[in-house]
Amino acid sequence: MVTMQDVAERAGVTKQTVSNVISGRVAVRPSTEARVRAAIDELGYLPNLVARSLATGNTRTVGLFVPTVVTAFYADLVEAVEDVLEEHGHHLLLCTTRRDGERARRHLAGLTSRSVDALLIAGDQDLIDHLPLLSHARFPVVLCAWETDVPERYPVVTIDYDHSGYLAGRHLRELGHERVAVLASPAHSVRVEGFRRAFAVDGVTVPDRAVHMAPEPSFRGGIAAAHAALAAAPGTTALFATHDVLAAGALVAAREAGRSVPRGLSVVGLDDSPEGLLSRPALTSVALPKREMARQAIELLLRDRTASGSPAIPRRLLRPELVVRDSTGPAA
Amino acid sequence: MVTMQDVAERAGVTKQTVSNVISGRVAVRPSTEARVRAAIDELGYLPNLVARSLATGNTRTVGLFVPTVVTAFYADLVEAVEDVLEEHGHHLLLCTTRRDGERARRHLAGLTSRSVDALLIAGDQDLIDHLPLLSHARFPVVLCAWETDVPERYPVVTIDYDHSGYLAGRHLRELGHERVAVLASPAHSVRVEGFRRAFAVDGVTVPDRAVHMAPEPSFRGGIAAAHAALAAAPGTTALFATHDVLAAGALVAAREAGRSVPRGLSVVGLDDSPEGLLSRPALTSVALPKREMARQAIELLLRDRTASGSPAIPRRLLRPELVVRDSTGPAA
DNA sequence: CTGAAAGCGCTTACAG
DNA sequence: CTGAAAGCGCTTACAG
Repeated sequence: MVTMQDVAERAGVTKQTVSNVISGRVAVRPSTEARVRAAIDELGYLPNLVARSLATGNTRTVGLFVPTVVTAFYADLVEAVEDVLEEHGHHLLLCTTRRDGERARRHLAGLTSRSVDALLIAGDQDLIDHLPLLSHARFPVVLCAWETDVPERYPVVTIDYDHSGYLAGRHLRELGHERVAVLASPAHSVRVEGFRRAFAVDGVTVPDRAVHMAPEPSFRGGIAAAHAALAAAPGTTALFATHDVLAAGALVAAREAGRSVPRGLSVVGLDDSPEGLLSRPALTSVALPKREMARQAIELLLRDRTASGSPAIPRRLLRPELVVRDSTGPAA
Repeated sequence: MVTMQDVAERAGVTKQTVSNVISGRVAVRPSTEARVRAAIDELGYLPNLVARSLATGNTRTVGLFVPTVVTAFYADLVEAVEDVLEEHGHHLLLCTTRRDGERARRHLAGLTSRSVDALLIAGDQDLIDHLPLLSHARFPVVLCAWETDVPERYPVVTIDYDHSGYLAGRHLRELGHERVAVLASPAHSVRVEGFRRAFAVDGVTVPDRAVHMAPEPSFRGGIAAAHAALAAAPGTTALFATHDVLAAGALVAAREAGRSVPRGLSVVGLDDSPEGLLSRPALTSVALPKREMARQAIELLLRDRTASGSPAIPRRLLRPELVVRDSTGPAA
């Protein structure tokens, strides 16, 4: 493998000069530069990034933890992060925790030795107990997409999940719905709170018995929960699901139960996912600004760290947005 | 930041001894080891992975190129790769090319300087022109999930895509279908060939006019292509879509056209994706062995490279499998 | 504009 | 079982 030294000898200069032409930080006489570049091409020289990292102290790589990549939300987030990283000339080291605390711990420990310049951790309950591992980390850490129990010690860029539920609720209220049910998965309690708040504003209470749980946000879970909701309260005119896949299941359940959507039943989801677009009718949903979240989080991470005299730990909350499509309509 | 030297001083030994206790490669007297470990804990010492990489010549990181991560196929592949990597104690550097040749080129160039130990490239036409950039790479490269124009120069672990189409065709043949149409996207010509072969075996020809193209494998494209197919040949009893999302669209089109599935029309997809499971009726499909592909590809990559006296460039073809669900039935 | 020197933090033979 | 030395391939001041 050819090194900078080899190039230098070939070009009849020292390796410092080669380094100068590569980095462009120091002016080099044009004729010298030409000789060096020729030598680089002839030899097929490629700088060794590891050596450079040891000398400069940065790897131009940032780590990203996500629970999974199979889900549209996190897949989008990963690509958004990668885009912003590319603008900054950084690479992406990816770790999916797969809802496995032990696995998360191992990966966290494995990265904590400056093989990355910074670390972005997308909301994951599995990781929360292991965050103290980062106490000796030599790089900045920011948290994003954190929905509950947001740790106070780290900067956070996340979404106003409470408001996302509120938007769904307000939409249904504006359509005149009073008898509603909620399909929720356990991790989404904040969304349910927001939803309830939209009704509480008008003095309407969404009782606990109107909230039907699905163990996780799955299509099948949505079908089952919707059937349960409709059976428990046949007079229900609208359903709010804390995630689109749950809502997609609810649409199937509605059909099975002989309820037409939106005529006989309105359904609103959350996350504005491909599953919602794919449903018939297309799902009204609440979009979560993941790309904006990625941008802000990475910029926080890559911001001049020397100017670390910042007094407060940054906490940013991004606003979701209602997307009205075909699954919601006025209450009968 | 505390270094190995700091630990050594604290423990009253030299840094070589610290290195020995950390690596465990050389036996260390128990009492010495205890002192060293205590010093490590007290100081919160974390080895610098970059320095280690420079000294050892390996980064314990492998790069993976995929077109995107938003699609279930590649998302699964990424997680499968990560799983195998973890078994080997390696990290994952991820690059999505996003069907953008220029972007792919930049990333490829950026990695070619030994910031990874090995590189796995999942089929991507955007990358194919830039593969020569790898000629000076200091690490092994293998290709996977490559569907057409498989480069000869590199080891390949891929799926028998032709056979996947064949399995779909044979299934339909066995159900007695003769008048069939194909919904295909341009990248999937191999799958169409295989499908045709299953019919050709019985002397039945699937004519070009029965093949309806969708610009890409999208839900909307599937709806449009299916409508076109049904309009062009109302007597069609079965549809083969080269991807499940196309087939999911076809299911919607069938409903819109008043054709019941599978009674009045059979539909078979390919890829055994979540979209297919989510469809009503659940889609008959052909599963592609992505996890097995990931395993074999990574093991090829990480295999003892010193034993590189292997004569032939490895080429492995994995077998897909038919998954019969509810969208196919006997021809009327 | 170019060269000599020191150093980044480890690991790897090699002596003792 | 432990220590002294050299080296991995760069970059960064610092002289000239």
